[in-house]
Amino acid sequence: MTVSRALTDPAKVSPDVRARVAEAVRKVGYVANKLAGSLSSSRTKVIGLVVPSIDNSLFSATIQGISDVLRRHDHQLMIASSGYSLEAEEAAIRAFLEQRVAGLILHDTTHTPDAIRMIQHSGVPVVENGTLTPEPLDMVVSYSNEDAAQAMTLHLARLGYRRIGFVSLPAADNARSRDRQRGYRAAVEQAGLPFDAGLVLEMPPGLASGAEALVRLVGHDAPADAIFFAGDVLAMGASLECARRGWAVPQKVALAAFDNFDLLGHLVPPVTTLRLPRLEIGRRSAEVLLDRIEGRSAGVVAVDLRFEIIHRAST
Amino acid sequence: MTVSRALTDPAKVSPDVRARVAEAVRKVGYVANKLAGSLSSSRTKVIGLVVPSIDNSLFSATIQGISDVLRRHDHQLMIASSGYSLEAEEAAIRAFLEQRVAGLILHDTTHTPDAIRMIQHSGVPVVENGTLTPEPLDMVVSYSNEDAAQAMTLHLARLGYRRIGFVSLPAADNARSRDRQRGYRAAVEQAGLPFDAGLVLEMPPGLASGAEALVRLVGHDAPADAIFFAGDVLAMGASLECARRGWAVPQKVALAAFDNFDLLGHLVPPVTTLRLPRLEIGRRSAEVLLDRIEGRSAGVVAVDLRFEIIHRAST
DNA sequence: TTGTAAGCGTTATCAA
DNA sequence: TTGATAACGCTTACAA
Repeated sequence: MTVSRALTDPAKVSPDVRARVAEAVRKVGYVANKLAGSLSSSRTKVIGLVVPSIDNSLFSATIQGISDVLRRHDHQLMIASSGYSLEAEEAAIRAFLEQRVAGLILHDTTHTPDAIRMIQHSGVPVVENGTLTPEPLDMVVSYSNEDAAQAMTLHLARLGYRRIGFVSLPAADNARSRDRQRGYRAAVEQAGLPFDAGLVLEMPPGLASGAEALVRLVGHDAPADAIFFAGDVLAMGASLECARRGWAVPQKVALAAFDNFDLLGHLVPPVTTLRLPRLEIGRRSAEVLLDRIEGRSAGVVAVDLRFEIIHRAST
Repeated sequence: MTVSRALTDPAKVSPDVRARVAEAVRKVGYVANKLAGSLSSSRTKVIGLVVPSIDNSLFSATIQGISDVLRRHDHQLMIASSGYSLEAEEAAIRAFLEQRVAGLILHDTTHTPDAIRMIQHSGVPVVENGTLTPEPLDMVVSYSNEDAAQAMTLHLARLGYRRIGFVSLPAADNARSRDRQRGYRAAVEQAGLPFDAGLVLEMPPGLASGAEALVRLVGHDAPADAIFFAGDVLAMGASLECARRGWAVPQKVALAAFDNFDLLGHLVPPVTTLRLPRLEIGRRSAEVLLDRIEGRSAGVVAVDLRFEIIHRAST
């Protein structure tokens, strides 16, 4: 017991004991067993995170933010990637609960019924990230996908573009894409433009995909004069395709992107985009989670982070 | 005990018991406590990974590979990012050992003496990734940075370039960069070219950095006719700078990169580069670690993964 | 300030 | 096939 005190709260122990313990620790190479500690105290300093994929710079910025904050607060991060499968997410959540994580961060707001049941039954605090859902499991940290898409579309309309194309990832199983489509439609209406379903496309992720969408929308009988790529690296693919074909941007077609990849600013011409708080989402998620865990807050928390339009030469 | 058996090895228990346990589990929402299990058995299914940064697509591909394999083998992944600090790495390793991880994966081969001592004292199996070090802590999985740099430099020499510039990240605290420099020098010698220190540059990471290096090496009194960018996104920055300045690639200067970012293939012109086994490093690391943990192998393991030159229009 | 006793929820071991 | 007992290495609660 004295050793335990000397290690966890040295102030509670005499200088003599403190020194002797330190010496002994050094000598035998003692490494505390947190498993035993956690079992006894029923507290852990491990946070579980589930993301669809790790190898995606959009997620990895958020993960970095989480990791930074946890490190400062002496907590560990467990990561599972679900590969965009809800069943895999559920399995990861179960594994995390079995490890008695102190909190969970989930990348999206859609989960299996069993996952929801387990989480609620466990009482573990949770932060969801995907979008500002009206029915959070517990806490939410995100920006508004709808507002962001609306803002960018309006931006294009104000610049005088009348036939604004919109390309997103498939919306069927993606709340983000749905929100962005909603924002686009709201802006089109608000700007007094006619809605043309022929200007709206859903594409799989990837550079090639963006190039294809570009060609389809500009090769259109009534071509788009601007295209807003609301996802992944689609805009980058389109910009590179314009360079390859010698299409002048923004004269032939203006291009706007959704996410602030470094590279967009270095393309020729640099591409207008949104600055989204990716890193900040991670940081704030970890912060509100730790606040809750350490009893500094209670009840529902919803953090609406700000985005920003970066206007560049492509529009 | 019967419940424990029914849960961990259902075959060892009668069908009746199995059913009753399953029913009870369902009814009370029982979630096994792995902390207790691990304390008792002194086995865990958690692997600790230390990387310098998570928000870097080079690392994240490897992390994805690790994560994929661990998931298939029902293990969990704990990640710590060290921010390129050896002290932070040591702290992360200590935290992992306190959690009694079953194995460690370290991104580099340089560690503090205390970190090395702790690891060896713990007896936990370790995989190191950075480069094929002659003195591994335990197991190593990597490709040869030296061979890869040498191969690319020779490739350029064979194409007829005589003044081949070489740009890498600062080598002082980076074994990878040192190995790559060595490979470059070996190739220059092998090709019978004179070594010119004015053609060798060390730059910090980043797009802007690559652009600057380009200008310095081509603005040179005796300009480079080809540049091999052996790190980060330097080559991308240089390619984009050429586009901005209207410099013809490869006529004015040929460009080669080290890492197979998707984007390099989509630039104008597409950039010659190396295909490095990033994902594979992650996969194999996890595999050799699990082999060791599960007793399928013993002794030192060194896995030398293959790389490949992707020849494109930039050279 | 230090020490004693019990208990956290499992698994290992041995017995029935 | 099932069950009883001890032990894993800590923390909590209380006593000295």
